[in-house]
Amino acid sequence: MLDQKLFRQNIEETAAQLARRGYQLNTTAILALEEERKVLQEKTQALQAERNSKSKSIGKAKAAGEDIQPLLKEVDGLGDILKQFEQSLSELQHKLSAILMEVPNIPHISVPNGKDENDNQEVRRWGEPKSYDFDILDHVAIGEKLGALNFETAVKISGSRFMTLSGDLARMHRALIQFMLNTHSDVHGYNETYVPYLVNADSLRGTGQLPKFEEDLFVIQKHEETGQQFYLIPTAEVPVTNIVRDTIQLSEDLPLKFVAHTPCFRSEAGSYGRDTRGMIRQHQFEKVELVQVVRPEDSHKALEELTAHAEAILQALKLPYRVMNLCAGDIGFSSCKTYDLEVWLPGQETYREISSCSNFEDFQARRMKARWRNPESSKPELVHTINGSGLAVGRTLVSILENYQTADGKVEVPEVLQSYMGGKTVIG
RNA sequence: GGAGAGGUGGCCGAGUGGCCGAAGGCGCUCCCCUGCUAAGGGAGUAUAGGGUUUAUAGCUCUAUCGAGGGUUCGAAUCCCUCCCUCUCCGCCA
Repeated sequence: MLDQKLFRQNIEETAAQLARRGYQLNTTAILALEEERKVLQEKTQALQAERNSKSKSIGKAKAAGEDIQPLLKEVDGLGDILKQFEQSLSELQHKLSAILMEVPNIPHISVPNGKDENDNQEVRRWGEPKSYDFDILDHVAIGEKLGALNFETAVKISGSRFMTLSGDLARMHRALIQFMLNTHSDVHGYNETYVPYLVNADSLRGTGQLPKFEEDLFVIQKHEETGQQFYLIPTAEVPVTNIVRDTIQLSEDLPLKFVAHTPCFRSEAGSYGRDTRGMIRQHQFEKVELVQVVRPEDSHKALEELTAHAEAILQALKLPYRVMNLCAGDIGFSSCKTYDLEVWLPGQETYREISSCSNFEDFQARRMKARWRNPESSKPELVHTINGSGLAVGRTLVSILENYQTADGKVEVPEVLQSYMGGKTVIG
C-alpha cells in the first residue's frame, strides 16, 4: 500500500511514476473522493467534538447536583445526526481504502522502463552452458526414463499440474531442500523458520496477494460453524513476512533474516496452456524462501545481498544462470524492484526463472503495520521487507536433470549434494 | 468436546458509567547531584487520522483499552457476537 499522503499531496507525480509500470491511476475519481472525504470528516469530527463537550458538561452538572434536563434537551437528536455522518464517512473511507489496496507499488529509479519481460535488463551472467556431444533430452524424458517422475499417476490422484517423484529423484528433491536450508542458515546467517501452510486473509492482504489476486489462490472452504477462512500459501513469503505484522521491532534486532522451506500452492488460473509439459508450472511445488526485515536505509543493499545468497546456491550447484533487472512493466504488484535469476535449461535452450528477489520497501510493511523504533526519531516507523526464492526446488531439480544428463540417459549428482545422497555420484 | 479465568500503552499492572488516553511500577530520553562504580533527585515518554502550517515543530480536534455490533447525553467499565490466551477434565497424531 502506498502512503495516502501521496494521494493528497502529489497525486500527479504518483500517477506518473505508476504509469511507468503500465498502471493508470484514476486521479479524477480519487481526487473527487478525497474532496468529499475531507468535508465529511471535518463535519463529523466537529459533531463528535460537540457531543463530547456537551456530555462532559452533563457529567459536571450532575455531579454538582444541578438539573440536567435542559442540557439533555440540547443534545437531543445530535446522536442520530452524528450516526449518519459517521456511517457515510466510514463508507467513504472504505471506498478509498479499497481503491488504495489495489494500487501497485511505485518502481524504484533503478528499475528500467519497459512493458513486459522482453524489456528486462540483463545485469550479469554466471557459468557457461555446456555443449553436449549427444542428443539431449528435456527433464520430462529424463525423469520418465529413470522411471522416477510420473505425471499420469498424479493426474489420477489429483489432476493436471501435479507429479509424483520416486527413488533417487525424490531423494535428490529432498536433498536440495536440505542443502539450501543448511547453506542459508549456516553460511548466510538466516534463521531457519517453520510456518503454517494455511493462512488467513489478513496475512494475504499484508503481503499483497489480496484483494487483487484471489483467483491465483487455493481457498479452503469456509468452516460452517466458525466462519473461519483459510488459504493455501502461494509462497512462504506470506506466512514468513507476516511474522512481523503488527509488531514494533527494536533497532538492534534488525535486520531479521528468515529462511523457510514450504510447499507452495498456486491455482495457475490464467496460465492455461503455458508450460503444460513437465514440472515447470505445478499447482504444488517446494520452495526455500529468504525473507529480510530491515531498516529502510538498508533495503536496497539487502536486496543485493539476498540476491547473492540465492545465486550462491546456483553457483554451488554449478548451474549457469543470468540475473535480470525486471523492467517497470514486469515487476510484481507489491514490488519496488525485482531481480529474477534465470537458470539455463538445455532441454529448452533457454534461461528460465528459478528465483525472484524483490525489495518491497514499505509497501508490505504499511499494509502489515510492521514497524521498528527508529532511535533517531524515537518513533515507530515502517520497516522495509525483502524476499527471494533461494531457490524454487522443483525448477532446480529440472535444471539439474537437464544440465547433468549423460549420454547413457543417467544423471550425475552435483558434488555438493552427494553427501545428502548417501555418497551417490550418479543416478539412473 | 465439557468447566472456568483472562485479553488495558514498549513491558508489567490498576481501573465496574462522567475532568480516564488511562494511576503506579519497569524500561527509555533529557537535566541535576555524585571526582570512577553503585545509588539518588527532577522533568518528559502511546499510535493513527483531520485541521492549521510552504513544511517541520507547535497548537487543536477526532479515533483507538483483543475485534465487531448494541445500550446511553456519555462506555476501558454494562449487554450481544466473534477471535485469541491460560488452567482443569476428556479425546487425539
